[in-house]
Amino acid sequence: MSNSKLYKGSLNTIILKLLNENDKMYGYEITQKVKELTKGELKITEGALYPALHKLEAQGLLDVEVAKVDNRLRKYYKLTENGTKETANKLEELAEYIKTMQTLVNPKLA
Amino acid sequence: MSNSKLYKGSLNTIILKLLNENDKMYGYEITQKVKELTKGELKITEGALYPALHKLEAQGLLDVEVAKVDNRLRKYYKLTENGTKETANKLEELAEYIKTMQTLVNPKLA
DNA sequence: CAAATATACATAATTTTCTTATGTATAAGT
DNA sequence: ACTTATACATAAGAAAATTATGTATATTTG
Repeated sequence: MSNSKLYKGSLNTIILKLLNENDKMYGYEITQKVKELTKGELKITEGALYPALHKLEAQGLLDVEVAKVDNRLRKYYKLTENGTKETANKLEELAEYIKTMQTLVNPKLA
Repeated sequence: MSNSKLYKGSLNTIILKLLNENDKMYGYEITQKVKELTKGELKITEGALYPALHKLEAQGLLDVEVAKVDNRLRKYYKLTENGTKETANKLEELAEYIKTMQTLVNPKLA
């Protein structure tokens, strides 16, 4: 992620959530989707994305399937069963994090 | 921060916001306040807090004042003028981050 | 009254997670 | 022809935590 002053630790949640919605996606597609959804506000860098995908795969949360399109390589990732469970956990964590930050930062609304 | 699976990068925002509300606080007090406000959900570790305070001071965002209470040392921190400005920036950033994450993770609500 | 817990600071080693820089290769636009 | 887009990858370095220690005093508890 770059140009955004964001918070470390949210990349995995983003990846998992997108795969939960879109069944299967490849890396470059994820970067474009995030750019599109956030209207350019959030740009996922390749240096962050690819290692993250590899790690999620190594953890058994993603399956990979290689394809060749227009003579170019694509690696399609999809959630495993554990990946789907972990997605739910991560989303729960994010919701709690946001709630916690709001109690700290805007106690009147909490 | 620990026991919370939170997102790195939010500690400075928390510190600045608390000092914005409470005029002056010392390190240990901050850890207790956060624990109290979040009902134990968020625990700021000393290993994270003290270096963060030193860095904010070095950046000119905090002033420090040493006191001795009950024969024990306390270092009271308070916002400088720049610190107050930076607090507003950090809170704005946090609000934007939360909004961005919600568009990604819950597009229906965004 | 001894031991454990709380208060209050600090730093070093390590880990996690990112940015920045670089590299390879093909396809499409100008 | 040259630049931009597509598509992957990794290495070096920075930032921000965690975990593990260390020092010292005060208070609570068995």
